[in-house]
Amino acid sequence: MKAQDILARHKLQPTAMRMLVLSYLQKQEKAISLSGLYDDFENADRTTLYRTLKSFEENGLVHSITDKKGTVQYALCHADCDVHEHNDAHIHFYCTSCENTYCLPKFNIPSLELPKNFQKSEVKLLVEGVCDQCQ
Amino acid sequence: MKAQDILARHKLQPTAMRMLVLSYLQKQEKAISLSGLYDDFENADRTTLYRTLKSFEENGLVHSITDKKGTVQYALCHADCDVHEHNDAHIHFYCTSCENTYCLPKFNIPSLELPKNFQKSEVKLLVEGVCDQCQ
DNA sequence: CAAAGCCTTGCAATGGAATTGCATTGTTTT
DNA sequence: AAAACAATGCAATTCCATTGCAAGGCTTTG
Ligand SMILES: [Mn+2]
Ligand SMILES: [Mn+2]
Ligand SMILES: [Zn+2]
Ligand SMILES: [Zn+2]
Repeated sequence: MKAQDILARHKLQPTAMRMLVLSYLQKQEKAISLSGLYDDFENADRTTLYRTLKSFEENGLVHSITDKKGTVQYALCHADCDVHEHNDAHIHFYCTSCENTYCLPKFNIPSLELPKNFQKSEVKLLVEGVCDQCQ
Repeated sequence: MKAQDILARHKLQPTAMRMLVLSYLQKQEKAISLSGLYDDFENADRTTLYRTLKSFEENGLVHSITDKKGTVQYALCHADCDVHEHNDAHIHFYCTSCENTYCLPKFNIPSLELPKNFQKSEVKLLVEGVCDQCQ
């Protein structure tokens, strides 16, 4: 599916910057931080990139995970996620060697028990360790 | 067990500040950030509190979790944790209403599968939602 | 006990990232 | 075409984490 259609489906205007960032994200194997994105888009304004990621997240196009260093890392959501329903409750992996954060879309978070009267709305799970590349 | 003994067991000199912070943490029901600690210790230096928490964490006396806002929250570890072995791999809960982070020491993180050749060293799981108090 | 060495503290400065305000420019609606 | 709305660029701010360095304490050793 084309970037333009994906944006439309998520109720986002297909601006040049959004198209670029979206296709950039589609090519990524790992999650990316705002600073990482900024490094790869040298001529772009940092705030615009910031707001691009924010609007993507608010509209259910990307999800985020905070890595061990406290940096927020963004990655494209599963195709059928939207604002109201996320279908990508998967494990994330932070490699302490290469310092990359990876989505593991095939490894879902197991179901959890919670104490009585605690209402769950979202679960984030980060495994730290060493990735296959860095072994 | 007395604060002094706990510090000794974790190879930390029992300074006045460490004793105070430790007994403060023992009274907490929720995890606490550096800023939260600083608010409650107005006459103390922020850097000293920072390093107190860091040394506690390095010596396995507290563990930390980054909440939804990206703030690091600290809480005392289970009594038998130490630098090399943590026995408190429990779920943490962030309430979006009161914005507190709670340890759920009775709710352990389920065992996880990982892709081939990924080496796990630590797992952090944060559930977001509404706590029992805020229902 | 006294000297030397190591650890802890306080204060100032720096670093890094997230967030906001505001004026400008582009897009959509009427 | 005008009005309303949304996105962008730039500057400034806020917030929190982290470091350098000198001063003060505690521990070890001769
Ligand atoms: Mn992911
Ligand atoms: Mn905990
Ligand atoms: Zn790696
Ligand atoms: Zn609550």
